[in-house]
Amino acid sequence: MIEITLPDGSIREFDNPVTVMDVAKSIGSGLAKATLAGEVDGKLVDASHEINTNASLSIVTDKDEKGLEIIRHSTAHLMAQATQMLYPEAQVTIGPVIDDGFYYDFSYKDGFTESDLEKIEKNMSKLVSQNLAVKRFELSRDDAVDFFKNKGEFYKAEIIESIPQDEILSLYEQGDFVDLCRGPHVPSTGKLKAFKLMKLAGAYWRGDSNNEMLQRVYGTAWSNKQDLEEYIHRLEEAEKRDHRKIGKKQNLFHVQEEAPGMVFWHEKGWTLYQIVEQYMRSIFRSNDYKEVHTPQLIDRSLWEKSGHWDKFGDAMFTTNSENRDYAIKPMNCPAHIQIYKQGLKSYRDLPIRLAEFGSCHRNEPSGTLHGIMRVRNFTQDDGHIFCTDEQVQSEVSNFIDLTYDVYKHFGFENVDIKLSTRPEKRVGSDEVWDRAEKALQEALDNKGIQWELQEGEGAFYGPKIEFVLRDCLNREWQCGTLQVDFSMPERLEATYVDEEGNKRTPVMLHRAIVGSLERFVGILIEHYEGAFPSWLAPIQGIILNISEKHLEYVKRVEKDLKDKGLRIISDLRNEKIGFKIREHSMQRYPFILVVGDREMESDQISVRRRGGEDVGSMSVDAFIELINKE
RNA sequence: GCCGGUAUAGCACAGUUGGUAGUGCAACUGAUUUGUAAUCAGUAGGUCCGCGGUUCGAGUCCGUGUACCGGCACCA
Repeated sequence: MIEITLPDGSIREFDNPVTVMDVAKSIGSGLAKATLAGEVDGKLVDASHEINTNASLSIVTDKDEKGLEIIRHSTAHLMAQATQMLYPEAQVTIGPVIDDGFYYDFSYKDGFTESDLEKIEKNMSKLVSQNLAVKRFELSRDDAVDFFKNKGEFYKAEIIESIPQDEILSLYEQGDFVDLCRGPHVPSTGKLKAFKLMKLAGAYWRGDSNNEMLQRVYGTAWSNKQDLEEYIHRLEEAEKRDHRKIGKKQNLFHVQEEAPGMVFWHEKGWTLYQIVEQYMRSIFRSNDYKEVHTPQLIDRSLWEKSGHWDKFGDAMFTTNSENRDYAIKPMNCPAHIQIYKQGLKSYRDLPIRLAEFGSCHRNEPSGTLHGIMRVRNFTQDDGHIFCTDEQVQSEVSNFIDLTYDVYKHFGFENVDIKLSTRPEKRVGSDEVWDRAEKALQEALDNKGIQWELQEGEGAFYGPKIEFVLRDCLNREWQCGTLQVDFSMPERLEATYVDEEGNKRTPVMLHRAIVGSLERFVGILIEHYEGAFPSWLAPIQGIILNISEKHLEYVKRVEKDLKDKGLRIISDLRNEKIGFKIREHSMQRYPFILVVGDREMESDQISVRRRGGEDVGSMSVDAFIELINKE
C-alpha cells in the first residue's frame, strides 16, 4: 500500500507503485491532460516518474512557475531537435532556461542567418503537431561519453567527461533526438504550444573568449499563445523607453561617428545632466566630502606605480609631449591620493573624504558601446574615503544608507546588491583580501541586506559591493560601487601618523553612487520614459499664447517664472492652440500653460498638467507654489 | 575584440530582375488670429556611410573600412 499526500493534505492510497501521471488521472482527466511533471517530496520529476514509497506529491501544470520553466527547457530541446534535423552537422552544446525564455548554443561552421530561424521555427511546429513522446533513460557516465562521441557530438561528450565517473546520467529522447539532461521534461512535444525564436548571437564555448565562438539562438516560450503575445507586446513597449530614441525625440544629446562612445550633450540633455550633478554635489556637501578637481593627463609613471598600466594599459588613451608619455586618466583614485599626500596627516584628520566629478576616458572595446549607457568618456560622482581600520565599518555602513536614500530620491526602489570577491589577477596578499572581503560582508550582513556573491569579480586592488539597477529591457546596469582597498595607498605611499607617533597606511574606500553620470541619465530617461518629474525635467513648462494679442503678456510671465528659478519656455508661433498643445504634449513637459484674453484680464495662467489634466487658472505665484510642492 | 545584422532628406521609412531617388512628418514662404492632442496652399531639401571593383550603366552586385544595432567576452 502506497500513500500519496497531496498539497491540500488529502491522502490517496494505491495498491501498487504509481507514476505521477497515474495519480493525476485518478484525480481527474482534465488534470491529467494538464500535467507536465510532478514534485515528489520536494523534488521535481517527470510525469512518468514512478513512486514506490509513501510520498507527498504536487502535480506540476503550466499554471505554475515551475511548469513554465519546464516548458521553456523542453522548448530548448525541441529547438535543438528541429535544428539538427535541418542542419545535421550542427553539434549541440548547452541549452538552459533564462528569464522569459531559453537559448541553445550550437557549434555550426556555416553559421545561421535570420532566415534559418524561420525554418527552424516551422520545423519545431511540425514536431509539436507530431506530439512525440519525451522519454527518459539512464546511462553510466562512460557509456554516455561513448554514446555522444559515436553521434559526433564532441561538445556534449566533453561536458559529460567533466562529471564524476560514478554518476548515473539521465538522457531524454524524442524522435531521433537525444540530449543529456537532468530534466524533468514535458511528457510529449504536443505540450509546447507558444514559442518564438527571437534572435541570433555568438557566444563563446564555456564562456571563455579564448575558445571558439558558438551559434546561440534565443527563444521565448509560454504556456499559451496569449501570454506569448503579451510578452511580445511588453518588449515593444519597453523599446519605446529606449534612451536613444527618447534622446533624439526630446533633443537631449547625440553621438556621431567621429567620436565613438562619446556624448554630444544638447542644451536640454545637459540641463538634465546638470540637475543630477548639482544634486549629487549637494549630497557630497551634506556628507562631509571635500570636492576637488584633478588633471586629465597624468604621466605614465603614476599609472605604472598604481598598477593600472599593467592591467589596463591597452584600454588607456595616451599622448606624448617632449619625450614624456601621458595617459588620459581612466579613473581618479591615484590623483586623489596625490592630494591626500600633500601635508602630513594625523589620525585625528581621518576620515578624509575627497570627491570629484571626474571625467574619465577608457578605450572600451568597440562591441561594448551602447548609447550613452556604455561610453568611452564618462564622468563619475567619484569619491575616496581615507580612514583607519576601525573606521571602515561605519564608513561602509553610512555609505550604503546614503546610496539607498539617493536612489529613492531619483525614484528607484528596487536595487540588487552584489558582493564581488578577489579576482585571479590582483595585487595585495591573501591576508589583506581576507580582511577586505570580511569588512564588506559584515557591513551588509549587519544591515540585514540580501546580496548575491560574485566570486572572482572584484577589482584588482580590492573587493566591492555593487548596486545594480535594471533598465526597461531588464538589462542590468551597475551604478553604485563601494570598494575596500588596502593596497593602493601603500603602493602610492599615502600615510598618516597614529596615536603612538608611528607612520601607518590608511585604508582607502572607492565609492560612487550614480556611477557614470552618462549612464545614470540614460537610466533615468528609460525609467521615466522621458516624462521626468518636475524637479528633473529640463523644461518644466511651456507657455502658449492663443493669439498675437497675448504676446507681451506671455513674455512678461515667462521672464517672471525664469527669474524665480523655473525652467520655462514659450511658443509664440502663429498656430492654433490645439496644434501647439499636441506638439508640446508629445515632448512630455510636466506643464503646459495657456494664456488668452481671460488669463490676461485676471493676471493668471491656465495650467494643464502632463497627461491632460486641467488644473485651472491661477496666478504665477500659485503656480510656483504648485510646482515646488511636487 | 568575436558572431550576426543594419547604414537612403532633420526624423520615421519605401525603393522591383542593375536603367532619371520617393512617401509621411519636420523645415521654409504665404494666407489664416485661432481656447486645450494635427488650419489651408505652395516651396525647397540627397556625396543613397567612406574607399575600391564588376558593368555601357550601381542606392541595388562584389571586396574593404567605419559607425551603429542584438548578443558573447570585457568593464579599474
